[in-house]
Amino acid sequence: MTIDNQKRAAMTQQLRFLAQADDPFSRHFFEKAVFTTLNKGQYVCHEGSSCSHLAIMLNGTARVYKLGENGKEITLYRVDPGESCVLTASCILSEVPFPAIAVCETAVEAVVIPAGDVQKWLSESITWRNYIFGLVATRLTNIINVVEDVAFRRMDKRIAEHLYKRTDRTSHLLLATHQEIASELGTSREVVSRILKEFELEAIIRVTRGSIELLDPEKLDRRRCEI
Amino acid sequence: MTIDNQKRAAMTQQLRFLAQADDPFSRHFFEKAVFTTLNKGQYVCHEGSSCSHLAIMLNGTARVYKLGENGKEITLYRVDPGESCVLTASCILSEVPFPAIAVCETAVEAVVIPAGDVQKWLSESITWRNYIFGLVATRLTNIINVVEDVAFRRMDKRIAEHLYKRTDRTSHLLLATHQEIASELGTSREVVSRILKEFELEAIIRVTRGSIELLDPEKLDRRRCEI
DNA sequence: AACCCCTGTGTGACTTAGTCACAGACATCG
DNA sequence: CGATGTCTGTGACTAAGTCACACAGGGGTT
Repeated sequence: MTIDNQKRAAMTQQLRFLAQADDPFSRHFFEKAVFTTLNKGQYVCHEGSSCSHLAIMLNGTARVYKLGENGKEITLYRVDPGESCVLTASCILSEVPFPAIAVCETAVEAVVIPAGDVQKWLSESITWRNYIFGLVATRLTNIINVVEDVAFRRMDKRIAEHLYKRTDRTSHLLLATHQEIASELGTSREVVSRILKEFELEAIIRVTRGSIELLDPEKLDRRRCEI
Repeated sequence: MTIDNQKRAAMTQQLRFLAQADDPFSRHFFEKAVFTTLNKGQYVCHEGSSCSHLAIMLNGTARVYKLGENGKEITLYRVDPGESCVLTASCILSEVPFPAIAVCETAVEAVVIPAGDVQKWLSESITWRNYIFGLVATRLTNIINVVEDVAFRRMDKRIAEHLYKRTDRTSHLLLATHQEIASELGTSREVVSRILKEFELEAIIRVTRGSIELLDPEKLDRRRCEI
């Protein structure tokens, strides 16, 4: 899909590395970038697939997760607007197969860059280089934090953390099943159910089918931070 | 420390990306590279430190691990000869603080490159770019495998795997305390002791103070692979 | 309404893993 | 030899994960 002026303005807004309009890189970028939309639930990368394009998110979010042999899942990170799936990026650049699964959590708008140009621009543009390496470093840090979480923190703290981060600030609601939360954290549904019940008894939340209402954010915050 | 011809030959041997002698990059590399040695047990990067240099390993190994609040550790990956600490690399390039700890497991010989040149060569040399991105991709994959391990696999399988991988092939010995194995896998010493005892009862290994003798590699392999 | 069906949740019993406290066992060095 | 520090073993307990199954809520359908 070609990129009209309206989309172009929106993208310049969204992608900070395009801000320097004088940079010839921006011109190259718009020459090669292709606008795409994806539906909610659509898979972007499969485990072990090699990547021929780099997608940069404009709107929506994607979840990158690892699937265990027993069918359990754990979220590694999310790709939010302005970001990109660096796993893809580094797989492009080194031709290592992609070690996880990426799926759209919402409807998604993105621009897609062919692998060759991703490579080429690295040698031509410091802006692009900084963008890519910034992503790599933050992802590495993300994933290392996941390791730390899984290896060292207790389940109730991790669930508290998750509720704290992902509950809607205005409605105080989190729309998610216990199974979804379990898949987020790499545990099992029963464990989530039990701990949520605990929190409910402490009057921190109210649990209903498919949604959780946050009653006492402060108490949750305390629960989350204690060791 | 300057690099004499002998070292230079050894390095060309060790670092595959220097193999193309006609590449002007090799010349730049030897102009800027500084040879260093480090002692066993010496710390290379501290948590949260920013990195001003990239070290490339010539001889020896370093262990990169995460330290939990409760004092437990878990190994993220090792840096072996020819490799480099990409965490360092990506922290250099994006100025994100280093989120883990690196320590020399043996005496180490390495070459050190100033951050500025690491950057500069990325735009100049495709060889260098491929080297760096190859490292990034394999590390990401490494760490994701650690996540998978910790989140989904049972402790006895993980310990079996560890013994299998790190026991000396000729002596059939692994010189390590239970505490060291625990720190490797992010668990506690008692758990390791108990599972090793199990393996000993199954006549797979023989446990002595500070070392483990592998008696039945096949049985261990089976143990490791079952779900 | 009464029914069915699907998805989501609750629960008890059991296994595995992690924690805590403390007892021994071994090695080395004066 | 005893003293000391490191390494390992053990029991009792808590936390987390597994398994089997019961039950609840909320559409549709008849």
